[in-house]
Amino acid sequence: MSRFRDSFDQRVWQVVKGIPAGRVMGYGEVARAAGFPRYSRMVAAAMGRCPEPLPWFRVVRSNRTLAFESGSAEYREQAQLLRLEGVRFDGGKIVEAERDDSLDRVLWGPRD
DNA sequence: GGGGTGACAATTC
DNA sequence: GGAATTGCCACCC
Repeated sequence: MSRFRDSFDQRVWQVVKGIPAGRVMGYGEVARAAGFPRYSRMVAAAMGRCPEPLPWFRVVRSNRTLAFESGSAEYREQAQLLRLEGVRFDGGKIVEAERDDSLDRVLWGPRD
């Protein structure tokens, strides 16, 4: 059996679950955080295999756009969920809203 | 084993 | 600011 996939999935899910509300991560970032650089594509597959609900909508492309085609049902759902968490949208791109990241800095380190 | 696929990324024009 | 090209690697026929 593919233990690789099992461990990989677990790590990815853990990382995704750890993304704070109102914050987004790129697929590459998630892969790195999980300890698997260059596995950006597998991140998507891993999330699709997750049995329990996951904040998948907090994972976006590296260019800060949504991974789905604009106008698709999934796209609108993701946009909706993100907006509820205070994420602003400029057209298709995300312009992360400024937020109280006092805790985020401690957990994730200073960003940018 | 071979070839196409993908909720991608980085680089280059 | 795009659009196109190349690299990537497990997964599934």
